Amino acid sequence: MPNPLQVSLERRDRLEPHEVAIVERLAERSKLVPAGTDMVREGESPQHSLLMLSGWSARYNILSDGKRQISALHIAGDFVDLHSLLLKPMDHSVGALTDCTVAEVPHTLLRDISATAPHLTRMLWMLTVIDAAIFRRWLVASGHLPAPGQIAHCFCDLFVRLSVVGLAEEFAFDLPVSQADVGDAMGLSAVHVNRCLKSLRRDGLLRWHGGRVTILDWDGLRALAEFDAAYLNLERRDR
Amino acid sequence: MPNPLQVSLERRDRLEPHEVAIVERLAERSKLVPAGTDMVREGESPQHSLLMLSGWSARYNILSDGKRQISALHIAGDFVDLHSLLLKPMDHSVGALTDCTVAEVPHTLLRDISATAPHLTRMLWMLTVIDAAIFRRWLVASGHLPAPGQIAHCFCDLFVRLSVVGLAEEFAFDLPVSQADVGDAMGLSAVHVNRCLKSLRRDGLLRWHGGRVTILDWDGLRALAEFDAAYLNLERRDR
DNA sequence: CGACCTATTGAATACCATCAAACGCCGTGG
DNA sequence: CCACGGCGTTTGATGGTATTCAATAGGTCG
Repeated sequence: MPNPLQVSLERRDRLEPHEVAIVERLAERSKLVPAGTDMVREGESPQHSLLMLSGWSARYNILSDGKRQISALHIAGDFVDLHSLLLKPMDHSVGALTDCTVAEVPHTLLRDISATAPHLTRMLWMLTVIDAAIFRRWLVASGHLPAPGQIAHCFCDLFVRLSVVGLAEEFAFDLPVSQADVGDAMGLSAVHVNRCLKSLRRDGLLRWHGGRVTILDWDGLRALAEFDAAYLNLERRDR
Repeated sequence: MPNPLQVSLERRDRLEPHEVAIVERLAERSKLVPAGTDMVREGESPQHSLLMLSGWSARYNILSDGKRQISALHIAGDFVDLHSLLLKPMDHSVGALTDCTVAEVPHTLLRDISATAPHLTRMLWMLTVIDAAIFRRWLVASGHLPAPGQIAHCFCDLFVRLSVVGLAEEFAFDLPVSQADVGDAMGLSAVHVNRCLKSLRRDGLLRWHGGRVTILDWDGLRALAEFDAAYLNLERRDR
């Protein structure tokens, strides 16, 4: 069974056998991070990058009033702090929202790859620019959509990304996080998230119950969110 | 006189002479983009990336209601669509807010670099992850700060970035864009931007008049914006 | 001069945060 | 078995923030 990173990469471009071998090595050293604990903290300068193999994690900053602002949600296949190879120290923390298994990939290995495997290096680089594209989209959504649209966009984004790594079924996926977590990610209060979910439910767009999201009207949800998956670059092409 | 990209890179790590030679070649083919026109458009798959040499540009998306959401402001030294080497087609446009001079860097050249100059490749990669860090910060600011704080954050960010490439003086810099442009970037109406500027002025934090910003109280502005330049990675270290 | 863009102010409205309280679910422990 | 507490969800009421519409003023350029 290929690891989720390999799935994510091969969705975007063909990998040579020697590249697959390297990708397999990346996921070798895995460890468990319990829900509620941090896998990296702001201010640290880690010597390895973390590759998500399972579970949900969030990048976040704690602000002066003690509140948490989440800037990204991460799932299996996401290389959560690949950028720590290049940027130090960390300007944010990454916390596990659920129990997670992550692989620790030494920076020395990543540096070797950048010296000897140009195409694979570009593929890893690509992962970081897709991350940036996701940030851009969230920024656009947060700037121009009213709260229900923002939340709808978040669900569209998650649904497509989960589908890529085989974690979504036909218009349904598990979402084992709280409404407050979503609020921290959208910059909304938990109360307002709840009201928006109510309106999405009332409009027959989706349901979220018992940790499971069911999308009832994909086109309606997409329209509300002005969602277009192009930014996720799911085409297979030379990179 | 070194080009602004070289300045920006050498601020973060030492460059070898052969790397400097390549960086100089990147800025060879420059052209002028008049204010108000696009240098790249959403949907295109350019065969070259654009390096800003002078002027101001903005990444933006046009939304269903016809409004423009700006996700980044770019200045000299910014490699505005370096990611188009890896991501195609463009999921947003880049427009010139003022007359700009930009260098067109063929993707073939960038690919050559990635095959033969690993350290320089990582430096270019670094530029894209710094871009992503800026997006993250804007996201955090937009999620959590009230409008005056968001605007203050934008000014702090611009001031530091302009300083890096020598375009800011002692707490002052030229900002030849309109309040409406800032509003499109912050997701605020032009009217509200104007009111916020009034309050920043009243509190003695800054003035913006005649296309020129003067920061009167840097510490106060930083505090309001919860600004910490760490995310710009201005330390010189091995990358 | 008149046209146009930008900045500025006022008034009315919509959106979202905050505070507060109740409800359901699920665990623990009496 | 049921009481209890913790956590997440749900609802109501109120106030602050930002939007929209509208109008005026300042500036630049034909």
